Order: sequence, then structure tokens, then C-alpha cells
Amino acid sequence: MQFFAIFFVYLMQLTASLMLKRERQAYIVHQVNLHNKVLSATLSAEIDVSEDTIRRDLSELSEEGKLIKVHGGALSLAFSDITYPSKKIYSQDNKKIIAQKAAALIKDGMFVLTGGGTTIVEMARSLSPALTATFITGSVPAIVEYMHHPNIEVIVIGDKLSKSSKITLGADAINRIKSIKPDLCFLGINAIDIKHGITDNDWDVVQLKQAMINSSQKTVCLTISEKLNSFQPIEVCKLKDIDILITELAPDNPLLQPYAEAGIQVI
Amino acid sequence: MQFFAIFFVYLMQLTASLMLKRERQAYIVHQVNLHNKVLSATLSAEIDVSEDTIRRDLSELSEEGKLIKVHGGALSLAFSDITYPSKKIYSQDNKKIIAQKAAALIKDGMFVLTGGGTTIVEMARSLSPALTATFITGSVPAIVEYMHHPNIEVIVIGDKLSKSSKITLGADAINRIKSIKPDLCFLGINAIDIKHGITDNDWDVVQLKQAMINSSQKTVCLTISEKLNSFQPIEVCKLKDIDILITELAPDNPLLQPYAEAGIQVI
DNA sequence: AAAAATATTGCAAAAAACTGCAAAAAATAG
DNA sequence: CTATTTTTTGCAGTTTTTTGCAATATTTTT
Repeated sequence: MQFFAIFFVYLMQLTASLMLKRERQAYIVHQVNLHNKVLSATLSAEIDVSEDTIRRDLSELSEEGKLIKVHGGALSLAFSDITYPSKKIYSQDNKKIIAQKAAALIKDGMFVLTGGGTTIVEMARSLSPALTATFITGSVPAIVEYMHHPNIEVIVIGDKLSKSSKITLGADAINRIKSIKPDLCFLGINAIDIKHGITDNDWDVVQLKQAMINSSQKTVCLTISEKLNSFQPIEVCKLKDIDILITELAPDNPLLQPYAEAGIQVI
Repeated sequence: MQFFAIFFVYLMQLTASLMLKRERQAYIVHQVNLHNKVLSATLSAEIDVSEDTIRRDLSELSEEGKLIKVHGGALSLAFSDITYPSKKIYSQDNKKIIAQKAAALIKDGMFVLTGGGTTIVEMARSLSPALTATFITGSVPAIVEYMHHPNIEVIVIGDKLSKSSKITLGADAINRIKSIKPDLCFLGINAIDIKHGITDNDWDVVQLKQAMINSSQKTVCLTISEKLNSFQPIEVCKLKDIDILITELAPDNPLLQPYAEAGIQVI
């Protein structure tokens, strides 16, 4: 405890004694880049100056484009609006990578069951025009994509259309899925995690996904790596129930090792 | 010693609970993009703020176009973006006229069965946004239109998708149609004529149309006047089996008189 | 049609930002 | 080294922003 006391006093002296404006601002920029955010109150306490001074510093640094000033403090440029669109495109690219890996699994003559979601639609777009296979789905955007393909057959799963997810949901859809035995099932997933398995946030969607997994010979899950190690309220299935996991990452990425060790083929 | 305890607690609070507004909003956007939907209640618990604050955040983000605010939470844009073909086939004003006459027949709470074809799609576009009804169809373009309507429910008839006609066709579709009793059935027709009744040129489509007509309380046929008094190889049904005929012409047009005399209500 | 959940609105308290100003510190010139 | 100018800083009063609460609508569900 004494050590802490000494340490603390040392810190105080360091910060309090000599801090020129330049020095102080450099410190602030450093903190922002380190923690992605700073609070005026914290800085004011850390360096021993009034909040007014901190505010003036933040204003200047903001003018210089070194950080983003917000009510109560400042954020790193990483939060900038500029980052958002590019991040979105980035995510779109990732989905393309996933889509291509997934499309490569489909061979001529296969029966393929697919769910909904943007990743699945992307996969539909990535299919080779020469592919001849049968796709079964209740996802309207996917149907539209498949419809434009020259050689694949499309079986529509009917039922009540969910406007939010744009797929058909209900007992009818589930029954129909139970009556088929596709070779492959592609599922865009919302959350996956070693402990909870695959999870989602919509009861009806979960019912359908469970039926899809049960009917299929092999289940392939598609997800961007951001969704790895996250979970949601409702369990879809255990990890052992899926066969293949596809992300935009290289299969040997450390993030994926736990899943590989759980017996899932990671692509 | 006590001072340190207080100091640490202070720090923890700063980092754990206090979240700058912008930061919080960035987190919300991230969550929405990741999981396609968020609930106000969940967010309020996750970040430790009142639901009012979350709602205000969602409103602002919604204004900025970063997500779609809905009752209880918000949805990702990506999901709603997927389908907006918006290819305005300002084909014929005639079809618009027909569409409007047809749309006027549909009252709140009705169950409506519709076929495929451009006229039906045009009708879907002419529906009042306030209309609350249930539409049943196997036509993909129609489904896409209905999906964009705020208040109608959509039941999709599943089966094998015919790429030429963009509707589902087959025994399954027919069976499903047999199991329902819609108030109205709208049929875009290919040929009508006093002697042969309603005729078409695709065997499977005819099977389906027959099932639709048999199931429905009332059958409404839509056609541009060009198709009047023409016929095709396969009979769909007799004139007496349909109830209402809609064309772009005024009801008292001489061309339509034979049909009126045959007992059909001409609009 | 009633009950539950969610939204909206107005309001008040707290936090933060801004304003003008004066004192202190630093820089500059003589 | 001193006097003057400039910059920086803190302070007090005022304004704006943010947030939560309560009362009231509205929507969704049963």
C-alpha cells in the first residue's frame, strides 16, 4: 500500500508540476489514441488544470483534426463517420469472401437448403453460372437471386412471410422442411460461441433453423468473424450439430482454433 | 488507503458505466449491424441508461439514416436494403387503370389470393398504404411488392419455382390452395372469349389457376382489352365460373357487353 | 375490448459548454 | 533587467445539452 502511495504521489508530481500547453495536448492525444475516448473531467483531474482549459485544448485539437470533440470529452478518430461507410464496405468484402468459400462447396446435382440473410444472398450471387443444382429456401431475397440463375432449380418453402426477416416462417414451412433431405444446409448465423453454441434472437426463426439443421446431411454455418464469440438469448443448436464453419478468416486463424478443436471443420 | 478505494471505484465507474453519447450511439449502430436487430430494453440494460435515452438515440440515428427505428427497438438498414428493384416499368397506363379498379375491391380484413403477371404486380403497387388484409400468392414479383407494404400480411405458396412465369407451380401449391377459402381471387388472364371461356397455354399454370378459382368465394379476372375475344389451347374455366371482369375500358363499352350478358360483372 | 408494452411529451435537475473578464505567465522589445 | 504586449489560465454567471421521471398517448398482444 505504501508503494501505491509513493507511486501516486510520483504521478501527481509528474503531471502537476510541469505541463506546458503543447505537452498537455500531446498527452491528451496519446490518451485518446490509447483508449479511444477521454473525459474532460478525468483529464482535468489527471493533469491538474481546470476543465475549461481541457475544453479549450480539445477544441483546438478537434480543429486540427486530431480527435473528435463531443459533449463530455472526446473520441478517437476511429469513431469518425468516415470510418463507418468504409467499415461497411469492408464487411461487404468479407461477406463476398465467405460467399465464395461457401459456393465452392456446392457440386452439380446437389440439393441445397438455404436460410436468409445478407451472407446467403451474397452466396447466391457467387454461384457459377454453370452450376446445376436444386436450391430450397423460404428467403425472398434469396429466391429472387436464384431465379436469375440460368441452371439451378428453385423450390420455394411457403408459409407466412415475416417482413422483418423476409423469410417464410411457421408450422407449414417447418413441416415441409422435415419432409426433405438436402445434401447441404447453409445457415447465416447471428451469434456463435463455444459455451452457448449457435444462438439467435427470434423464436420463430430459431424453430425454422432447427428444422433445417435436423433435415440436412451436412450443416454449413456462415458468419463474419465479428459475430464469433458472441451470444443471444435463444439457442439454435449445439456446436456439435454443425459440420462446417465459414468465416472470412484463414482457417488457421487463432480465433477459429477453439471451434476446430470442438470438431467443426473450419474453412 | 480509503482514499485509494474511493479512487479506484471512481475509475471503475468512469470506465464501466459512463459512456459518452456518441460512443453509445456508435455501440448501438455496431450492434444493429451485427445482429440485424436490437431491442431498446436490452440496450438499456447493457449500457446502463434509461430506455428513454436509448429511444432518443435510436430516433437520432434513425434520422441520420443509420438504422430503422421500430416499435421496441431498431433494425439494420442492410436488411431492408436488399430488395429495392424500383425498376419502374411505366409500361402501360392501361394496366394502372386496371390495377386501381382491382385494388378498390379489396376491403380491410379480406383474404385475397392472387396469381402472377404484370397486372397483378401493378395492382400490388396500387394498394392503399392503410389497407390491412392478407394476401396469398406464389408469384415472386408479387411477393416482393406485398413485402414492401406496411400493413398487409403475406402468405407464400411454396413449390417448385417456374422461372418463366416466376410463380410456384406443382401439386404442393395446388394442395395448399385447396386448403384455403379466400374472399377474393385475382387472376391475370391470357385470353378470354365468349365461346371458349378463359384459356391459357401452360398446362401447369392452368392447373393452378383452376385450383385458385375453385377455392375462392369470388373470382376477379384482370386483362387488357387486347386479350378480349382471343383464345389459347388449354381451357382454364368457363365464363360462368368467374364473377368480375376488369379491363381498362369503361364498363359500358360495347366490347364488354357480351360478357356482361353472360352474367359477369364488368367493371 | 382489455391489458401490457412501448412511445411521446413536458419538465426539472445535473452536467457541460460558452462568455466575458481579469490575473498570471510567457514572450518580446527597448 | 524592466516594461509592454501577448498568450494562457481560471473564475463567475449564463446558456445549452443531456438525462431521467412522470403523466399521457399509442401500439401491440391477448
